[in-house]
Amino acid sequence: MAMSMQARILAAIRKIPRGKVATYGGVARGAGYPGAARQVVGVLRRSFGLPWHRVLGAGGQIKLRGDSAVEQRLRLESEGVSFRGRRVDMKRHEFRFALSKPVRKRRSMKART
DNA sequence: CATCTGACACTAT
DNA sequence: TATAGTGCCAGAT
Repeated sequence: MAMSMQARILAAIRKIPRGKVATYGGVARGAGYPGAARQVVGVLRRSFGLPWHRVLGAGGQIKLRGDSAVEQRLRLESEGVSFRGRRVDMKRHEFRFALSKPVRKRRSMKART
């Protein structure tokens, strides 16, 4: 089945368990799209009912601003996620996605190699 | 097709 | 630790 990029990213985000976190880039890789961190942002922004607070910037940084940033931190702490300064202790809470081969965009039949 | 945009990543300074 | 530049990707204009 040819899942859309958004579907794969959504699935990846939903796999992050309570007390664990992942980075935008990590989610992208876990979904099979290394380098598509910005697409992860898009999905998080346009979707609801996701464990959005478990997705952070590289190094465990909260990339939201204002109240949202505060809410994210509170939600994480309530799940038992510990911080080291402004960053989440990734060493202990980063969720590792199962290794998956990158999803290559199919080139047109005609233009094939 | 050219640009712009975004809750980014990485490197250099 | 903070900022700036560049690379990145797909969707919108």
